[in-house]
Amino acid sequence: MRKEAEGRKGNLDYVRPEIFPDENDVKKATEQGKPITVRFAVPQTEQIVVQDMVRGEISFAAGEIGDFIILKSDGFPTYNFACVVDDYLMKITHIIRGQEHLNNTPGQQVLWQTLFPDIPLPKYAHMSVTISDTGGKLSKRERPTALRKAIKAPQEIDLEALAAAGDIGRDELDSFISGKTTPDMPNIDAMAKHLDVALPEINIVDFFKNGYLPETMVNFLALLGWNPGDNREIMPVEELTKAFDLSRLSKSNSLFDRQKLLAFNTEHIKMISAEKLLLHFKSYLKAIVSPIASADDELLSIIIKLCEGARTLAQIEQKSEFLFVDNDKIKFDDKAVKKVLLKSDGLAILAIVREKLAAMNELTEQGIEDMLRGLAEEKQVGLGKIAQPLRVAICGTTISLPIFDSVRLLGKENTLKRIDNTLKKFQTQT
RNA sequence: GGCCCCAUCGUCUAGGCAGGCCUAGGACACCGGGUUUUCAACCCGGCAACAGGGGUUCGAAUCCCCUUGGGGCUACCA
Repeated sequence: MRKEAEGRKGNLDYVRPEIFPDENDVKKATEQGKPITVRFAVPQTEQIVVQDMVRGEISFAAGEIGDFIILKSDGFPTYNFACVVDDYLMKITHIIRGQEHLNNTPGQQVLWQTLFPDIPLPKYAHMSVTISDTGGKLSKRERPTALRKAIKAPQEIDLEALAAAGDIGRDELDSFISGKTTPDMPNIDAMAKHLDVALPEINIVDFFKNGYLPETMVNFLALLGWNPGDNREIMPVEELTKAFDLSRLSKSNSLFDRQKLLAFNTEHIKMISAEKLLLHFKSYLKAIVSPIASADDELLSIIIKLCEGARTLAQIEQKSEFLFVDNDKIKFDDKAVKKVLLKSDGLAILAIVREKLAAMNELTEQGIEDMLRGLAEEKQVGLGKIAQPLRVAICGTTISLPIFDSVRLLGKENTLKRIDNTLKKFQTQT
């Protein structure tokens, strides 16, 4: 390792001086106010061979690795220097990291060998990189990029309102749209929400907020670039830990497949214990600030149970949110209204259902089922024809908990009130 | 541009290092059918790959070379 004072303009390729600067040169440079950096003199006459646990021998030609800076002019060490010292201090035995670090390795290795000649080199393992479906490696920049694309899509967007929603200035928004700058993630998220566009999940919190289980993520991520060698895929974490083995890391890059992730999540929701699922669901509700968060454990457990087969916690939330909304605050989904209420005799059937429900003393699942099935038979139609108008009336959408349970949980009074509201609201539109 | 890594169904991958057991296995997706009160879930069936070209060998998905393709790195950032 030698010190050297670097010339003022360092934009040219660095050429090692014939004679290394000494203390005097440093002093002189300092007095003249010149910035000083320290470089590591990398041996230039022989090739550097790195032993990698997944890729085997990787060689770099002699002279390929230049003298890199280890101490910046501000006095701080660079990453490549600091991490070698760190690894030594922490007695690191295995360095397992992404392939993007492969090219840092020869430099770090030589540094280690010079600094700590008596300490064996850590073992290196460079894992494959996970590629996003948009091309490059999975990067947090994808979210702003996706948002920008959505803004640029051919449609009318109130930019003033958008800037306000994102809590940024209009000029800041313009700068973002033109690709010059990028606002912070919370602002990005707020704008995405305002425009109702889904940004790709990148950070682990993104997945969490979209209803994925931690167990799912661990399992899925583990299987990217690794596999147990048999046909097992969906595994509890303990099993995964037992099966894991560095020697089975694969060399080729993998693509992050969100559909498969969804399938994994579906399986894990089925697999984990009811207690764990309840805990996950509760923290999910808190994180997205759902009105359902106010429900007690008993009710939440019932809801979860009714959502057997759900793919994400978000689906469970969506299906049961209607139970926690005021009767007159139901948001009606246009498509649902058109399809089941306004088309054919949806409203007429709803009116009949209302009377039959009103006539019932007590709402039990069995009672509701018998009533609806009886009506379907009487009318010579499928149960769907009867159930769907009712569903839309009380939920605003065609997607909810099973209808009998929905009605029972909502209660007679609320159900009737919602039916009345619905009839009043849409009767004029037929 | 330079350097490095990689290459089996659309996707994740098994098999490759120890060539014949591979008419290439599984999973997701997709397509058909069933079940069904919505969305899911579930059941049955189906489609689908060794990037191309040269070698080596009795024999290659498996070993070697080239081409092509993909990815990474290329900061006084970490």
